[in-house]
Amino acid sequence: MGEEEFLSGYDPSAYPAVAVTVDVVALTIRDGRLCVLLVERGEQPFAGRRALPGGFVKEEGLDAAALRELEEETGVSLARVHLEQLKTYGNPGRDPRMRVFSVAYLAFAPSLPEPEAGTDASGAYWVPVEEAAGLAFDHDVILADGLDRARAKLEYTPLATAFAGDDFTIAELRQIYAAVWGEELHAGNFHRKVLSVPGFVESTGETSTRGGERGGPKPKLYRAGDARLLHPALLRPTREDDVR
Amino acid sequence: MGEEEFLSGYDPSAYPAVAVTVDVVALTIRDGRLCVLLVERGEQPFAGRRALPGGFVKEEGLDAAALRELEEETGVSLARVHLEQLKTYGNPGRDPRMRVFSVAYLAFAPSLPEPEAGTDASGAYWVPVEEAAGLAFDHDVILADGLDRARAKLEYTPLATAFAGDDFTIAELRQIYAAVWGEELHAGNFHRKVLSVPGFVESTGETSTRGGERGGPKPKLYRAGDARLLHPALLRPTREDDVR
DNA sequence: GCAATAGTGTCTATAAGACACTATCTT
DNA sequence: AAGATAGTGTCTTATAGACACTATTGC
Repeated sequence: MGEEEFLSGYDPSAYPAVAVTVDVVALTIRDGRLCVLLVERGEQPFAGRRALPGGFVKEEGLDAAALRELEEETGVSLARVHLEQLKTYGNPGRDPRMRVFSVAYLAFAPSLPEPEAGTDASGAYWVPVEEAAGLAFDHDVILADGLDRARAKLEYTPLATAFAGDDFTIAELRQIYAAVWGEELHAGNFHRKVLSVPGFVESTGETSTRGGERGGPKPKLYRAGDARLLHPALLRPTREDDVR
Repeated sequence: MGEEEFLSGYDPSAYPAVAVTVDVVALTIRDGRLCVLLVERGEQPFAGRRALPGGFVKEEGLDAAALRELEEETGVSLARVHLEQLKTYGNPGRDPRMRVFSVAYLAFAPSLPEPEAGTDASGAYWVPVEEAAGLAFDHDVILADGLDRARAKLEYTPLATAFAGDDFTIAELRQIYAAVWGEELHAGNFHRKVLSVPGFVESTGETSTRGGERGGPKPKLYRAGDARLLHPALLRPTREDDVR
């Protein structure tokens, strides 16, 4: 039966109800660690367990629903957040009550203040990703898929700049890569590489005033460039296990 | 409102009905051209227009629904087809009758016989992608997204082999790349490159009997190797426009 | 002074692309 | 014989990574 046959003869009450939600894997860097935004569930099932922020899709597009949920949970206007669709999860039984399809989103945010308690965001907080296990529903899997995507995207897109402020130093950018990839990068080679990729960053002409925290010259400041893809890419050191 | 609050107070009949479908961008190479599987719509809306094959998700997972729809439309058992989720489309108004969320899939198939007419697959046929415009719903956009994904994936995964038979020559593999990317590749450099990437292809030890169609030595045969990612990648010649 | 850091120089190994060339096959 | 193709050799250029080094800052 094709979609058209199904729909033309469709009587809504004759079919089991389904719901569509969005869940957001929102990532940021805090104190040099990659963190994800989680909420504490107040109700069954999974009461008291942590979960990704999310909710019902209303009369709006999917992207709009994800952005709305994120703003409601963080209490912050997110003009500069990067938001992209990740994957949709719809296994029967992933929600014990009914058939729920969840469209997962991936968000990259610059360092934000801790979400406001007492608002709709009560119970939302940033958690280092390595401490984010045992989530409700299939959110462990969604988070893992989001991290895979994020790590891969840093290689061939300039999205690392979405974790930084309006201007940043090369060292700050390098610490973002280190936090997401979980490994240190060679400072000198990274510096040259970033500046050699066309459109990755552009100089502001300014020099940091906050620079050299533990000594060292004041670094120059950069902002995100106009490239949408990095050519050549900034590849992770290859681990053979990832390949086979 | 979070997902949990919504769901616990949920009364199905109190909400507008939504439906979830899968639509499949199924690609293959026929006569050296990249083709997509389309069906002719018999009913309103978009009666007589062409559309991607797809249908309602039943009591099954999303991957299973996509595989089932594809087998129903082509009338072929697809043990060796590559199938992956592409993206979900859910703008209000994308279907004029009700709110429909479509989870799009991308499929790579080796060259198949023309689908059987008279079966459930009646009206399904392969169309060269450059002739597939004016599709029903937002399927033009879905197809374009699928082609973008397919072209990108050939760069860093061995998925081109999913378009080939069980064994193939390097020249056949090159023609697959040429068909998907829409540009010729240098035969000598491509040959050396493919053999130098660990796990991309492995020799069968056989030599083609069908070889050298218009002259030339009989080429050796290869099958897909065990790599899941190509290291180093097989990059398209960069066009600056794609980057900014 | 000492330690840490920003930024640059240099060398090596690898990879991509251009081009040439030989051997083998069909017509 | 002619033309096309499989497969290899070689050269040039771009890139990644290792390592070294200078200059500038905080303590």
